[in-house]
Amino acid sequence: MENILDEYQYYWETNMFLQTEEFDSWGVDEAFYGSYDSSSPDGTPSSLEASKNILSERNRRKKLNDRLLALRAVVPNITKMDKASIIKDAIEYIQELRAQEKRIEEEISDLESGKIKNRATNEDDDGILREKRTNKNGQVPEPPPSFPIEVLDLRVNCMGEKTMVVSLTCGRRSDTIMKICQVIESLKMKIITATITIVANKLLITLFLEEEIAEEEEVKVKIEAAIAAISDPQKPI
Amino acid sequence: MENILDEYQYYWETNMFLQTEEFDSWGVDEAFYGSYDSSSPDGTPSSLEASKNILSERNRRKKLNDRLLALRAVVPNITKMDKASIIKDAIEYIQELRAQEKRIEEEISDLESGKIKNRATNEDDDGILREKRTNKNGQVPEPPPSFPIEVLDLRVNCMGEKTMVVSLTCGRRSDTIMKICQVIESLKMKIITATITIVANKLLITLFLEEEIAEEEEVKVKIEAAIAAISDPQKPI
DNA sequence: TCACACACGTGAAGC
DNA sequence: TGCTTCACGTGTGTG
Repeated sequence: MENILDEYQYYWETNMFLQTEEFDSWGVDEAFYGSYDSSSPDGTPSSLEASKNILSERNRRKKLNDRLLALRAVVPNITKMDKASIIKDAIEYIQELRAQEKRIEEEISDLESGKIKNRATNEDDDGILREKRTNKNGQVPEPPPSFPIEVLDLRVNCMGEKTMVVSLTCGRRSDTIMKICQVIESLKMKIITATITIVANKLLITLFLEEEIAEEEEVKVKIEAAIAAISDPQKPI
Repeated sequence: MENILDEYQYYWETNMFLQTEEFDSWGVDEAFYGSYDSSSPDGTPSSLEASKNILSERNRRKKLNDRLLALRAVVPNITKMDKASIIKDAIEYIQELRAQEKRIEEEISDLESGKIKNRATNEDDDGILREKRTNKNGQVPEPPPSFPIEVLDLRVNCMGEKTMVVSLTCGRRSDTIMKICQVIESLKMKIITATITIVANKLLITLFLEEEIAEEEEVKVKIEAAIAAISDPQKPI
């Protein structure tokens, strides 16, 4: 019943033109197979079952074709319209994307491990993943419930050569975790692990990081600055 | 003659990885068909033509299935083995890869140019919560506002009476932590601690929770459902 | 003519 | 149990 119909209702339009659109035939014929209404008490439901099966199968094919069409839509350069070619191009595109991503990640890793001093005293930048606060359109869907980060404890300790461990305890608000993540990202440090533990109404954050400067107090000040920058959304820039 | 027999090899090494070689193998039946020879001289060449057509069609299906299999092999998080699901996951993965590439490129551009003041290029924000306007890229009608959670591992174990520990590993995307937090909140369970560890490009989540039902599989299914609900925005609840 | 690509209906297998 | 997915053979249309 409706279950079948609305279950896979994910049609996004995908009109796109595929060149005169022949052989479509997935224009829903829908109920030209007159045998509906069930109520065949004569122990032979074959007609009804068959028609249901046909409909189901038709629906399945349509779904698969739509997905394939959608796949074609996201792959930039499709050579041919074949189903097999679409999948082939998609595979190549994925591999290409992944290789590029890998290359770029290496580059970024080189770049940020190479020169960190650039950011050491630069607190004005608050994080890469920090946009979306732009309310240039009048609609403000979100009355900012942003609480500042309530720092209860912050300690920085050296461990060995260049490794430092940061322990931070703060109160738990609705968006504190997100803010903490932004703080972590904005640190621009080489972070080995970042652990966030949620317990009761507190957050315990533990960072293991590798830092050339290796000055406890300096790192602590930097973290405090980052927290202050993120914590107060009106202030940055 | 032998032309019919020799089966057309086509150079696409379908083996690749064996990766989760379960017993599924949805169609390697390889139905043998002894009836060749055709040679029906009476006015019905249908046998030869039909057999050739059958063979061709069979070959086409096999090629398409192999391609689909290869596609599944290059997509990391395959939720289901369905054909349609494979394509769906591939689409999401491609969009995710592309968005990530974009984000990383912005990051690298920020990083290598010391001045950040020109962040006013906000018409192209990568954005965590992207408004669904931005169809300036006519090629993709619907850039996804968010990416699914890439679950790499999920285990639930009982510890003692009512205490359970949940271990979850997933890929680290831009908004995965927030999604994980949403998942945790949506569980409506009595959570003792929740620990999120960020290491490399992965997230390790450990939950200690108290649950009356105390059924490992049930809790696991519930978590999977919650992840799926959060991860797939177009299918709420 | 032939080769190719497709949609269709059908029976079977799995959960 | 029914519902879903699948491979199969077949007919049709196109280049």
